Amino acid sequence: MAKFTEEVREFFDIRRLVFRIGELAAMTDVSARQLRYWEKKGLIASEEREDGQQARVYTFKTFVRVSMIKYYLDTGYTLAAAGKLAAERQDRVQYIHRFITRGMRGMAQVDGQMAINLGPFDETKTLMALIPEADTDAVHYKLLPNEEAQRVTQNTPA
DNA sequence: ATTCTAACA
DNA sequence: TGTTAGGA
Repeated sequence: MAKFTEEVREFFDIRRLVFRIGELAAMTDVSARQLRYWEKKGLIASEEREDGQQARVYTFKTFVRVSMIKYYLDTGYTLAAAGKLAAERQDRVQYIHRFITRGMRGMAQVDGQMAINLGPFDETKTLMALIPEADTDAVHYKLLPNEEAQRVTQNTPA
């Protein structure tokens, strides 16, 4: 089961989700010409292909970046301003994402309820956040002995 | 079939 | 920025 879980996580690893220039262009309504130009301007990045072929590869993160630049462009900003705004916004999002993932030690099952292992509370106890059945209900917290917390926690983020 | 760079009726 | 040539 652990192996299967690992395989699933690997399969859905966002880093495996990459696009070529034609795909990204269609997805974002930004021309391939623009994408190459934006890259030359340093607004976006692309990877080299491993197989040595001369073709760009874009990550999901770059897809998001392109989408944001496109949005600011359509809103009326110049390309340079749109690029700057997109970069700043993505930096903030990344910071928040890191802040959150740092606190997540994995998913767990507590009292038959889905829960998030939030890590050590003190020397002997671990803080668990119990996810409510309905999203109108409040999140509840519970302290578990470290051993029990470890036992009910099913996986840990990469 | 798709992408590359460089250049412009 | 679009489009095209000519090659990979």
